[in-house]
Amino acid sequence: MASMGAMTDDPALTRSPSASVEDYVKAIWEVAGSGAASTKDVAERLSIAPPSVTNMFVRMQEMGLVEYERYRGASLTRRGRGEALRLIRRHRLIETFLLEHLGYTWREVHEEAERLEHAVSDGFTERLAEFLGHPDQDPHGDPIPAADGSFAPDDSFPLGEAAAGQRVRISKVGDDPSTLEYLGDHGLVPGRLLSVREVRDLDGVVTVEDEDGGSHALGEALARAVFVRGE
Amino acid sequence: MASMGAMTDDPALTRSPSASVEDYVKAIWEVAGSGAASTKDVAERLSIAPPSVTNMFVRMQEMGLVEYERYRGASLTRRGRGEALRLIRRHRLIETFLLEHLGYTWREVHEEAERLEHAVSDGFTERLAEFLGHPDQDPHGDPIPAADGSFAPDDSFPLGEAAAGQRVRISKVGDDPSTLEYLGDHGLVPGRLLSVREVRDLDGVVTVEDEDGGSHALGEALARAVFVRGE
DNA sequence: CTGAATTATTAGCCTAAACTAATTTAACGA
DNA sequence: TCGTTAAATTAGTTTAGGCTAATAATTCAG
Repeated sequence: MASMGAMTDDPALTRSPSASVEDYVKAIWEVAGSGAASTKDVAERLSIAPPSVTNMFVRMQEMGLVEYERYRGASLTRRGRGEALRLIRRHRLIETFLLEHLGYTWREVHEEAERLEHAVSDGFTERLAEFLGHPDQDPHGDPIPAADGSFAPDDSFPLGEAAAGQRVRISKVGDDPSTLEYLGDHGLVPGRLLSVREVRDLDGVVTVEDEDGGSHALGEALARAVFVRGE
Repeated sequence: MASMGAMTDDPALTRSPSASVEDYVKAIWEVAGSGAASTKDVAERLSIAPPSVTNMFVRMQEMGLVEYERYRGASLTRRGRGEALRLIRRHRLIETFLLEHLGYTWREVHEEAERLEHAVSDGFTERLAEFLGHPDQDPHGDPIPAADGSFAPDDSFPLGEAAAGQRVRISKVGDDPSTLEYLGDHGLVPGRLLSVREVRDLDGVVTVEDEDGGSHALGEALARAVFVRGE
């Protein structure tokens, strides 16, 4: 009496995604954008065994979040992409709040935001956006997707790919703790303006001068970890 | 080689409690304080079937959070009590933030805090406390346990138990939505100062006068839902 | 175009935390 | 004290989301 045949109200499609599913959606987005993410890449990013990922891909397809074909990876559907952007919006707004109002340091912020992003409602998110003055970038300089799902793609690139003479602004730095610590100690933090003095092809060392006239020579590894945007 | 016998590092004791376990701890505290909570009471408070509760009691005993005896209920251990108070501290600080800084209404606050309290770290909690100026009461007037676990017990009581002539302040109101709505519409919100005009034994109707001289007659059900503290 | 090496999948198992149905214990009134 | 009722427990099942070991598909180098 209650169910009148195979209409389109599959229970798997309706329920809002669990924290795990959200993590997968975000990982697929980060690893492959609008393309297809491989089992391996997602498994690595989430530190989860590959078979668990295969398994989840199947379930996420049933939920309508991805298009999945065996041995071919999973790509986000329109709905999946929407979920990913909503999650990234939450994450970046939360990070902004933690850094600007609660005195978090760069090191501590990520882990906390990673947990909170699964717990806040859309209502919370929009009020927090209001509280923060509707920022369109987080303190890393990464764009914050709008509430309607639109967002400006990230136009930053690794410092190693800059050209000599260019003036750039640091937008974010790789989140490996020791890298972060070194860069922090030397004042190379997001928002900082740099002039690129030399990019040496031979060994990949990039020499930059900061706003205070200080000079820094960064090896290949560091030049790959510092992301900048043209000024 | 790795495990050298039955020493005291049981894995069940170490891992930090899941959101479910936290809910149980809090429920036991709310239902029974330092006494023993019955299966039924906890089941009702959490809207969970009784057998699930029995099951959880056993596991929580293994975790060292409760003392449990079959057919006799569960009471919190020192550690369990500590967890409960930490959770309540988080909850009340979060509510304070939502109400005072994000523009939440009384109606919306509870649900959001209920989810967030499981997601925030101790570090977040203490920074939030700092941000809020280390309040020792939430906007309901309920005491906020200190970070070290000490706290002033709640000395509020239902309006129905007040005496005629007494001056009292509303500390909290029952969280049934329709009750909340009615009381809100009539300005009977936490913080409000009242003079008790009459407490009629016959039918339990309590008549009060508010700060603006308005008079309200509250029946038994409402008088039980409004908690006050002597002024 | 064939055979490693890489990647993915299947099969089977585990845990936390819920459920229902059936049974047992406790408690209380006559 | 006995029997009825209310409460609690046991037994067995379910679902989400992990895991390992074994197998299969794909890809790439020669």
